[in-house]
Amino acid sequence: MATIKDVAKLAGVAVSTASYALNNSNKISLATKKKVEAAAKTLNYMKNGFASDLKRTKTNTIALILSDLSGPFYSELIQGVQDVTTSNGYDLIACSSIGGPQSTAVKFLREKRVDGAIILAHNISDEITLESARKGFPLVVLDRDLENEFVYHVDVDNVHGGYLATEYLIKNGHDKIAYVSGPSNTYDNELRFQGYMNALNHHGITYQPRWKLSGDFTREGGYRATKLLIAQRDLPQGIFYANDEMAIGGLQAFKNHGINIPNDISIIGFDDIQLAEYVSPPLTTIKQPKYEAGALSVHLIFQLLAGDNVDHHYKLSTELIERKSVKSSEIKL
Amino acid sequence: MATIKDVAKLAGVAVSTASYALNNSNKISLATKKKVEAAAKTLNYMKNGFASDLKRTKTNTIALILSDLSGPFYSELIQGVQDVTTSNGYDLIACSSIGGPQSTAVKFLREKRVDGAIILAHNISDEITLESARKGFPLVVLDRDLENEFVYHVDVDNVHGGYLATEYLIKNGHDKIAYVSGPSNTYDNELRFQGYMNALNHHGITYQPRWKLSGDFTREGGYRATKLLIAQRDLPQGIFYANDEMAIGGLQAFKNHGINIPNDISIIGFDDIQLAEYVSPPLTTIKQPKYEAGALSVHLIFQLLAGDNVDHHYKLSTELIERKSVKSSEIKL
DNA sequence: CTGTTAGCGCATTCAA
DNA sequence: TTGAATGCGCTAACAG
Repeated sequence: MATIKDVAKLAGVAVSTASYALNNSNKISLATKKKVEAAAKTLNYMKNGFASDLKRTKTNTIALILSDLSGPFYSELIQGVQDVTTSNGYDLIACSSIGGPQSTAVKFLREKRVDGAIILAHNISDEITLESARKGFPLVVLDRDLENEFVYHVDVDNVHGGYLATEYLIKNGHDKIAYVSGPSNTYDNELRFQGYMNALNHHGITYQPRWKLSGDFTREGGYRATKLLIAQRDLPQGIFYANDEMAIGGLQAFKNHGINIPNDISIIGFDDIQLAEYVSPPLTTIKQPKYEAGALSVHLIFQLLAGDNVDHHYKLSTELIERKSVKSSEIKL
Repeated sequence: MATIKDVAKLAGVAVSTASYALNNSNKISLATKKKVEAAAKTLNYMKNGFASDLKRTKTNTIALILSDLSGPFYSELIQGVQDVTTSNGYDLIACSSIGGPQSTAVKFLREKRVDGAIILAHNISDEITLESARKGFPLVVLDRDLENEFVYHVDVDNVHGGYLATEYLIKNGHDKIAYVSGPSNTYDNELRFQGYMNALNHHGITYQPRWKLSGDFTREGGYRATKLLIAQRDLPQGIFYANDEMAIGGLQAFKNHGINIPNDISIIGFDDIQLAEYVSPPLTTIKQPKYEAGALSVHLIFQLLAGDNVDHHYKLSTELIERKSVKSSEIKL
């Protein structure tokens, strides 16, 4: 592996000269520059990125940390992040937090191998996040609420979304409404549940603990929770699934039991993932501005990096997407 | 930002001692270790990853280079890559090649910031790939054929898949079959087209250039190509879309024109993306072993890193997934 | 077990 | 313009 020394030697110049030449400095004669470039070419020289980063203490890259790189949900978010990152001339790397404290993600955070990071990964603990946050190293979190000077928040209005979903069910004549929850320790889930409760209270419906089931944000979990509900032989009129994946799992369970959606029971999801539109019946759900959330997050990071002052909290709004999984029977409230 | 020197000073030991202590070396007394750790804690010390990489010339991470991190297609592939990477104790970073030669991906390749890479990105040129390949830096490419000692290939059998798709249409009584292609310069597309041609020839059907249209592997492209086909007022009996995304776009176009799939025309896709099963009608397609391709790729990298000898080419097989988008009318051939 | 020291490859002085 | 010298933060060989 050729180093800049070799190049300099071959070109018959000093190392610094070679360095200047290769970095397009203007204080080098064209002739030497050419010479150096030729030498670099013949030696197949490539600079060692680490060495130069070491000096510059700036990596020009930001990290997007996800709990699972392969999730379909993240597609749009990534798109938003990617668009504004590249348009600012920065590099983006996505890393997974699988493996928790041992993960690539944590390594990048702790060792400050990037200039900033966006975190959407429940398996990165708050401690690690807080430990990594510091001046000049902006962190944007999407799935938690952290009190720290250097941590910024971009959230979607989960409470309102949960409210919207539940109220939509209520407005369409349902008053026996179940909630299929995500992992109980997740922020998003808590908030959506709170929205559900608010809507219930607001409309004078009493909460029935037996109708709170646990899926874990997975299709499989939604399927199981739904099976359980069916087995109870006391079906509610509507179900609010805390995310679309679980709702799709539920759809499957109902289909297996010959229960018709939305005639026999109504369901509503949350997220508006791409699939929602294609399942049968098309899933009524709450749309999250995923692309915007991603774009805004990076945007904040750049502002922070530039030394601007920005708010610590941003909240994006959610929207109801009406499709066909809720039996419509508009009632007066 | 505290360095290891500060830690050593505070702990009253030499730098190397501090380094050993922090790296869990066994040649340090527990007492000193504790002392150093305490010092590190109070100074909020974090090692500079670049500096240590610089020394070790090993990063313990491999890169997965995708042309677009947000594509739904990649989900399973990433999963495969991720699983075996983490189970080998390595880190994985995914980077996008958006931006071509200026992209993060290229930077990682050229500057050898990782120990190995898997490339599936049409916008990374062959030159750059070849330029980066070298001893001790294994590269696995998934979408091209490169003659180089240090480049390894994992391919799916696109030719056979294309053949399978086309023949399935033929076997079901279609002999006027269109091909909606991906970008003409892509390897995958070429191969699938070749499979299509082979099937045509094999069954004595002559190829009609007017039935080769160009989508570009996008849903939108498939939609436009299909519109074009419809506008020609000379519909074939079947269409082989070089990927599922385009087929789904086509489905939409047909729906807009009141043309029924599969009664009026049959279509078949390629990839078997998740959505394929959910569109209406469910899409008959060719399944690629995406997870396996990802897993095998990383596996090869590890073998290479370990100095083992491995073949330069691996080919994974494809499989026909029968669903409902092809009008069934089994005929004798 | 602990301390000293020499680089890793590069960018950046400062003199010449 | 150029060249020699310095240091970035860390690791590891070697010596104590």
